[in-house]
Amino acid sequence: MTLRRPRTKPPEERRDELMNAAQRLFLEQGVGPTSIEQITDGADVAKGTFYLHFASKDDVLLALRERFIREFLNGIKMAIARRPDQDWKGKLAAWAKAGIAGYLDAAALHDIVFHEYQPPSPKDHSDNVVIVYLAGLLEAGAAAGAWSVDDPRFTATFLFHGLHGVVHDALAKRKPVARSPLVAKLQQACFRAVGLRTVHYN
Amino acid sequence: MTLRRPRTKPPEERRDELMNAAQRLFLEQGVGPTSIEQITDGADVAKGTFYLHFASKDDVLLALRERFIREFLNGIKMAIARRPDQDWKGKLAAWAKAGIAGYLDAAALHDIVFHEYQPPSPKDHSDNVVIVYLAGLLEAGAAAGAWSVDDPRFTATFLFHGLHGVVHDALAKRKPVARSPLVAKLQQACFRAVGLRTVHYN
Amino acid sequence: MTLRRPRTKPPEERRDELMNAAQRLFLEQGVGPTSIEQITDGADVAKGTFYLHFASKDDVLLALRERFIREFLNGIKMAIARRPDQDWKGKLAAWAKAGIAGYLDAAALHDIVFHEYQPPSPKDHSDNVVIVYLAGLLEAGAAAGAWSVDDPRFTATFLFHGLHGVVHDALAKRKPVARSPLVAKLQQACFRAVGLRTVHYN
Amino acid sequence: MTLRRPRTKPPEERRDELMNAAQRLFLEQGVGPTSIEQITDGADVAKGTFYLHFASKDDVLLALRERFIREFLNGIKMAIARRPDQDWKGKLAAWAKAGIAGYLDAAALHDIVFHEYQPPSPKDHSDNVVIVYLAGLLEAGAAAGAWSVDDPRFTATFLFHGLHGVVHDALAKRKPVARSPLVAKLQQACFRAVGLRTVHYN
DNA sequence: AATGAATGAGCGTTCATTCAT
DNA sequence: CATGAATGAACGCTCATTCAT
Repeated sequence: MTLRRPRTKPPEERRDELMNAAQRLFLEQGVGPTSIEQITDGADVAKGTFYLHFASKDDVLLALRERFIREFLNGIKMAIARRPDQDWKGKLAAWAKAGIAGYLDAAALHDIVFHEYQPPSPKDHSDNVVIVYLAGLLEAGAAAGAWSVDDPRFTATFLFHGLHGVVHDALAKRKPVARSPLVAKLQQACFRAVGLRTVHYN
Repeated sequence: MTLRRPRTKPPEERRDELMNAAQRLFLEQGVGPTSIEQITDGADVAKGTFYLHFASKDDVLLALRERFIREFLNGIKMAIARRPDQDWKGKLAAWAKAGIAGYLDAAALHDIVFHEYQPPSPKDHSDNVVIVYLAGLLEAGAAAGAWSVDDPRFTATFLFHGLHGVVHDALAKRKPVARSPLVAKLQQACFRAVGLRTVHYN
Repeated sequence: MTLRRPRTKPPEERRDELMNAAQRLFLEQGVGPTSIEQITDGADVAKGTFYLHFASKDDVLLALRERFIREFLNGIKMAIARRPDQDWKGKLAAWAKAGIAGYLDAAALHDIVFHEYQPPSPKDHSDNVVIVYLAGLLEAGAAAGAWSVDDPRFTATFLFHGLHGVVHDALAKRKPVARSPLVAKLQQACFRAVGLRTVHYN
Repeated sequence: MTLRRPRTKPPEERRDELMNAAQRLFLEQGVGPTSIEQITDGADVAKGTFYLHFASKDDVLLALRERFIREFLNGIKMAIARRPDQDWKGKLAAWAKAGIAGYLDAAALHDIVFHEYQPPSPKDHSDNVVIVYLAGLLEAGAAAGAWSVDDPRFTATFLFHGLHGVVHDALAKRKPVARSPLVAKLQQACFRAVGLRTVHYN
């Protein structure tokens, strides 16, 4: 006569709950130290249920990576799409702002999802889609004469990791992060990186 | 009657051999998958001997991290020291060059040593000494009027991670890395980041 | 909208399909390694359906054993029934021939069904009906003065296991088994075992 | 202050204790149902210790099989060696007697060790050494004119399995087994199988 | 009668760590 | 200092079985 939730849920939902539990635990304790059982406890299902949705621990990690990238890139794309077509500087600024936003919400997740556990096949040095996207933006702006960039891929990589680093550093201080000065500084850095004068901008 | 090396060695030496074996294995297979026994096998000692020199697996990792930072920072300091006292731009260029050199030799090690296994206490967000050192350089140069940097810590973090990212990206492509174009681009990026005109420089 | 076979079948039929699938899998991989799910997949039904027809894995095994014995004994009985009533030697020869036929078709099954998984209750040393039947034949022949057998049960057991052994040995060599020399040798062995002169016989 | 046995023992001894515990448990419950932990509990060591001596559960089973065969064959060889060189009938009788003795002590073990768990490589249909040995004896006796055997391998196989069967049957009845009538009957069966008159013999 | 998502006990195996020698 | 046998907690994963639909 115990209270019984319906035992079966749509697979999507179960899968999501498991991913969410895994993500939370990975963030709290790291991937290695998190056991499957903790994940299933966190999702309020039995241990075996995990294996109805994922083949292994690495498999959830993969799913989390894909979800993270999808959402992060999406945030950036949408922010940029809001700018008028020829406003290159605005687009770059939007990139910086959306990138910081994406990371502030998910910096630790980024680490987990990108650093722990090697790719299953070592040739999976598939390009980081976020970098590729930014390189495209930089190249288009350069072609339009909006700025000067010799090697868009290099600069995109540089900016991407610079962004990552400064957000991390901000978070590591464990004070609440003041977001807008951070955005402003990063935008300045982006402008400088593409050879623009750096009057502050929003 | 078997040939017997002396069974005891100075502790320093044993410790180093263990660290070297651990470093090699961590690079080859990652930290998690490496067992203590593999490390002691690699150092040609018995399993128990490990615990005469390190308290735990995390403890070697810590020691490796410290050694890595010491050597990396040392390389940068020496390169910079070779520049005349007031040649700020040259110092920044030297930083970029030495940083790339340090990473190209040790990028994978850097990852291992910085990313795997969380700090034992989460407050160990002790400052990255490499960043602190660069921030000092940036601040001094700004004070001397050599360039303009609003927030040296921010810029140092940005540059440090940008450096890290582009070296990684270069290595990930698994072609032999052409070092000097990489150095040139990074130097340009550094100059732009501090607001300098970017004529190429070595 | 998918094409749908009728989902319900007469229980007999479903049960048989499950038994057949189980038998095939047990033979291919052994009992232990075969999962219920493989059985239900093989029978093209859902996992739970298994438990509508059998109480457990051991339960199918029991059913397979019973089916095997029934069919095996039946083959022997029919072969013997074809001999004239007083042709004892012919009956014994028929026993040997039918026994070999029965085993060559089902030697592996015999093993599975007799050796794997102990009887649920250890007192289930219920008599092997094949042996009991043969003992009856031996006794009747002895009473009729056709041959001499001191202990029919002993001799029947001996012949039964001897038969089993030589068929196995023949199969284990993994060449196609030449059936008729095997039959001839076994018949000779049977005749000798009951004290008959051993002129070959078919 | 708990009573402490010496923690280390000669590896031979530990290995034997583990094998003995495994054998006892395999006999009591079968191989599959016996867990490693039960084995180590039985040998009074920790679970991990098992893996210092055996690579897996199958590995102990293999070791038990080898030990069983070694001891069984040895018993037969020694019994036969006690007979004068030309006493073929005596040798065959000795085979029967020693075989029964060997099985009565170890019939169940024989099953475990020969039937459960397939050989690791399926081509390991390496000949049963006991059968090969008996076939040699039969052939030698036939060559010496002591008896008539058309196919020594066949007859050896037949006798070996016949022996196995009657011992099993005797044990299955779960009354104390009267050994000497069994021996006498088996000897008679052996004599008949090689075409000898069957006067009882010891 | 039939389904298949969910359960959870159980197992083989690994490995960091201890400690008697 | 050094050894390596021994420990035992912990983990990933499997799978027989249940039960709401």
